[in-house]
Amino acid sequence: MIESVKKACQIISCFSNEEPVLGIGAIAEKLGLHVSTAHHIVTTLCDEGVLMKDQKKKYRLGWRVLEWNNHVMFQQDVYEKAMPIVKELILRFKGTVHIAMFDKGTVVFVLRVSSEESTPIQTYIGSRKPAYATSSGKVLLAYNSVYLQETINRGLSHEGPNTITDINQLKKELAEIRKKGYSISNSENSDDMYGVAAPIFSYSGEIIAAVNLVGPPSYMQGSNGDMIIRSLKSTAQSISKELGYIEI
Amino acid sequence: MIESVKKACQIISCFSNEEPVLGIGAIAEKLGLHVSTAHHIVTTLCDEGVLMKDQKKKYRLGWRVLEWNNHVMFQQDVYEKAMPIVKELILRFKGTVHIAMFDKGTVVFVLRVSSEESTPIQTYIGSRKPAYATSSGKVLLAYNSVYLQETINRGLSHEGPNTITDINQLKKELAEIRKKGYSISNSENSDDMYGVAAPIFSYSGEIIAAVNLVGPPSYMQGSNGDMIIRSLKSTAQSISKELGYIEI
DNA sequence: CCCCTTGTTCGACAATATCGAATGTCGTTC
DNA sequence: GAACGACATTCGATATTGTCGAACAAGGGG
Repeated sequence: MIESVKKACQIISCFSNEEPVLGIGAIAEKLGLHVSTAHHIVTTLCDEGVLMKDQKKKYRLGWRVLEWNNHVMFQQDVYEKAMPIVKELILRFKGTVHIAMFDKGTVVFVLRVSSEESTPIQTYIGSRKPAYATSSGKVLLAYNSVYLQETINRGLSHEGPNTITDINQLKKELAEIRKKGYSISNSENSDDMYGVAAPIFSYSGEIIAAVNLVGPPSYMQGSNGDMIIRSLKSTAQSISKELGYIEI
Repeated sequence: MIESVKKACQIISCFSNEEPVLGIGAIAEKLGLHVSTAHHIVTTLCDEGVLMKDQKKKYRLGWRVLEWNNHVMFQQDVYEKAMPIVKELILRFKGTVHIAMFDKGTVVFVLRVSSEESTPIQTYIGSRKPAYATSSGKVLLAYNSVYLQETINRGLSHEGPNTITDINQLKKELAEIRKKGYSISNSENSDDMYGVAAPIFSYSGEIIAAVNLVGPPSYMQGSNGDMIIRSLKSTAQSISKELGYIEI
């Protein structure tokens, strides 16, 4: 593990929507680094265009981050290919669409699209939830046994009215998900929220992410449910296809 | 300058739309690093979520890049606030909208939105052009004398039919741009392309970027021109306002 | 099943990041 | 307008840490 690289990553992560502009002192303090050390790393990051310094000697994220973002797989696919379907879904069901990935035992939300009138949900890009308590998480667990093992090792706790806390019951549900090709969650991580998720596969057939739609149960159950599931599965498949995955 | 941080940035930049998935060997070779060194850095980046390793031991960009991207100032503002106007403009004039920043003597395009039927333009996110030969570049030069000096030091060369190659003429045009609040470029960097650009200011009143619209001259000159300029200036102003800039 | 390619680990050396302090620069207050 | 204070930046010495070469492991193809 290379320390300075870790520190650099942490420095970049200091910048947020709440604090988009920071000085050296603030950065150093946040991370418990010596100002001098922080300064060296920050200068390097500026040179690379990852950060930018303004005339007031304050730093902000730079253009290079935007460039990197553009090269993340499925980022474009979502925006260019899947967006029409995604837009339709969120407008129709006043919901929110996420793309989620598995990382260090939990689910991370990496993309988020919602309509203005959608029911507010407490997720933002980079936020995490237990995998076993979300529709996206369950899809990820269903198609990757390593993820499942990591999750079991961490233990299952009660997150919402319907959270699955029994390992065998979870395994049974995951088998069901593999058979159907999608997962649902009904108030498993928070009250009164219904979610549906489908898997995104990479070129090698490995699951790398999940798309999901979350919204109020009333809109999403019943006959609408089938339509949502079909749309979501086709969205997921079209993204997978762009990543080079060939369905058997 | 911290070497390992620089190397880490270069490693991240190796990933592109053409090569979204790379092995350690490929990365090391691309950058002339020893595989062992590359491996250490890559492992660290994986640990931070900047890269991800799949079961085939291939690496790709990870979720953290998406998170960082979300914290870049004006990224959101463009997508949430300015997009309606931007969308209308590109559809109406079959053009392309960019956001550009100044970096190391040239202009870098950091965002790019175009309609499907727009005239193809050879720009992509991260691509560069001489500042004095683009509408965005000229705006950036007009409002920042440091940028201008850097540009002059590099020298002005002929890029298209109408490129400005005389420093005094350039300075005269920049004064004009400051007076009008926008810039135009007419086939200055490539044949038959007409561009209009407006400045984006940060909270401290410093110019940090420019929005521009590029398209075929036929659509954009004449009476349409005024409408485009007004829309573009208001787009730029609304982004500036979100960044905390208060107009005098 | 074996070979060959590719990724991963190991250990010693030397480069280099770190720390503390001193210097510089800006903005603010009296 | 001058002096203060807060902050960024530079400097230099030490020891940490990244680098390199080579040996090891794993995985895929013949």
